[in-house]
Amino acid sequence: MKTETKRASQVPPVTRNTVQRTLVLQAVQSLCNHPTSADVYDVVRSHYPNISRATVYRNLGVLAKRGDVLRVEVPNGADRYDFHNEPHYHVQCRLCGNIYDVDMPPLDDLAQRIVDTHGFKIESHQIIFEGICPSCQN
Amino acid sequence: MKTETKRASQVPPVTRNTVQRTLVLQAVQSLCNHPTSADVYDVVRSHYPNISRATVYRNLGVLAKRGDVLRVEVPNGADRYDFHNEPHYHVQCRLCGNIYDVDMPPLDDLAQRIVDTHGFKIESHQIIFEGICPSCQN
DNA sequence: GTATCTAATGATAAACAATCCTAATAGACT
DNA sequence: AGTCTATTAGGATTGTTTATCATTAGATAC
Repeated sequence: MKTETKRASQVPPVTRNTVQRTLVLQAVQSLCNHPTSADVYDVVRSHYPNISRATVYRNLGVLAKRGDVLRVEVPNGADRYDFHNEPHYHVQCRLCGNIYDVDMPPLDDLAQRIVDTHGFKIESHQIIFEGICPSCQN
Repeated sequence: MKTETKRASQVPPVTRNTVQRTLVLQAVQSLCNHPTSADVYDVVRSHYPNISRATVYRNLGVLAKRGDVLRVEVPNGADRYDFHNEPHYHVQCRLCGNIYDVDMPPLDDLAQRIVDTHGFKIESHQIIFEGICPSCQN
């Protein structure tokens, strides 16, 4: 009989805790206002100068998939990351482009208001408000 | 006295009707399912082979600003354009990435539900649902 | 119709975000 | 300590969009 492989084919791979991944997570948590990957890269590099851009991107993706950080994909610009990981909505300033959290309870029943889903299986939604932030109103 | 210039400095420039701009608009109107700029470029080029990519981008921007087409900026991919120009929401398939219109009346009072706007002037919002389209459910 | 003004074009370069590639490395297990 | 393989660094590459600039061609006035 053939020797059993250590891991059945369906089992997901072990995710390892590398120093780079830990530093990326800490960087997102230390930056409170929705940093871009470039912001995260800059912070991590100040502690670990040889880290690669690709590693930062890869780990932001892994952490977002895990649920450790929230990835916010905004119009017209780089993705933002948020240590705040329960679902919430965002507002973007039309002038400076900055992103802020919106103080509004999530609309859990929103998908049920769709009149005809045309067979779509709706799983989630995001809302992005657009406006002008207080400091750009001058 | 200094000769008056033909146009006072605040008057917006005349927008000209070029054949290229007309073709771009017609292409968006002929493509019903949220074409990307690349889709539009392909269609226009079949009628007008020497058009530049830059001209297509430029005109999609002009037409969107005019309100003749709607620009839909979606996560993870190129902007989409829509001949349908009254506000509505969209749903994106998580697997194939295609965009479809959502059959739901717009939530005009949504911004009023924000508990604390922190001084933000909210002007508009967009909602993007995510799910799996009928053909990807197999 | 002709002249004038300047918005718009075509072609290319550049900016920007994000992913791919490959040999080498280093966590997580025995 | 040894094995396995997920992960890394670094650079190349892709994809989308904008910037630049000399040239062209709408719009308007004459």
